[in-house]
Amino acid sequence: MKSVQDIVTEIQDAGLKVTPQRVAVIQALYKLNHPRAEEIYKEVSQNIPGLSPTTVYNVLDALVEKDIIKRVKTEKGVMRYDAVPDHHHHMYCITTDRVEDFFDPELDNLLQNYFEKKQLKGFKLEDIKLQLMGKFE
Amino acid sequence: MKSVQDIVTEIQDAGLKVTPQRVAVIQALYKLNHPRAEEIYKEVSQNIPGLSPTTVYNVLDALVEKDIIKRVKTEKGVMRYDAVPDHHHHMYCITTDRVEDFFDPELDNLLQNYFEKKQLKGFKLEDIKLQLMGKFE
DNA sequence: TTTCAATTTGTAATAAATACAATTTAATAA
DNA sequence: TTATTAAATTGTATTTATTACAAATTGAAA
Ligand SMILES: [Mn+2]
Ligand SMILES: [Mn+2]
Ligand SMILES: [Zn+2]
Ligand SMILES: [Zn+2]
Repeated sequence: MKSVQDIVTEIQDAGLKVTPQRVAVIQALYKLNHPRAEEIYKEVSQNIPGLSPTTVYNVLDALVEKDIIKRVKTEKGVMRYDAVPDHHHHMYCITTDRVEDFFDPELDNLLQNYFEKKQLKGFKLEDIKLQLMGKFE
Repeated sequence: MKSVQDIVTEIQDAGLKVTPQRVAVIQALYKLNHPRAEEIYKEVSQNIPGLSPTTVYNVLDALVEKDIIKRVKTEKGVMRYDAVPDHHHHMYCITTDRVEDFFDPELDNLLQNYFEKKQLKGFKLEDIKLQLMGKFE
């Protein structure tokens, strides 16, 4: 969990204005697990009555743009968001829509070595993300 | 490319009725590259005037259900479809929305071995998909 | 051929996301 | 502190992707 001061500094460093809406969206992202925009809206609305859904989308776009948060791919055609911008992978539950973070530097090394040898013709590889599909028990 | 007869057999084997719409959707999927439903609709409409967009969605859902085709995750909140149901990975272009197939049994082996040793607590891993992010040249 | 469940169609409805003009506000400087 | 202003938020309308559902049609079995 990040302190409010850390969040404020993060927003400032990105050259964005620090607004209650932005701080609250980031806090909601930490509280919720890879939520959709609408879930964030519901959560943040409790602290900021009168919040506009449009603002949530605006804030999320701005934070993604500045690499403070990330988008997460899902099977369904709905966007989800990730409080963790650092490189990591995801475990997807096949039956529910649960998504969990997966950090593994050893695996990252393995993959990096593999793709250094193996040349992908016509494609400049910049990042590898794993989707671990399965079931949480 | 698959012959019409192969497609017909595939649909029959799945226990579905063989309709011109279903055959044409599968053909369109082979012709187009990981298209959206709307692109498939436009393509198939040329051969089947009066085609309903709803039918395209219905057909795609039925084919996914029967594992004849697959859905593809994308950054954007739009579903895309894949003619290839067999296990493979994807190269995503960061700048355009291009997606290309990536088959690599050697890598699959490497990953399988890695995850056989490494235990994921509380998660039963069933499939690993790589998202290779980069740029086509 | 006849039958009928499965499929397609057409229309309406929903959900997620975006456009945009008016209002408000955070940050800066006087 | 107050004034200034570009940036951000809000509210409303709109778009886009998808789904719901009832009526019409049709593929395949009898
Ligand atoms: Mn957006
Ligand atoms: Mn669908
Ligand atoms: Zn994550
Ligand atoms: Zn593919």
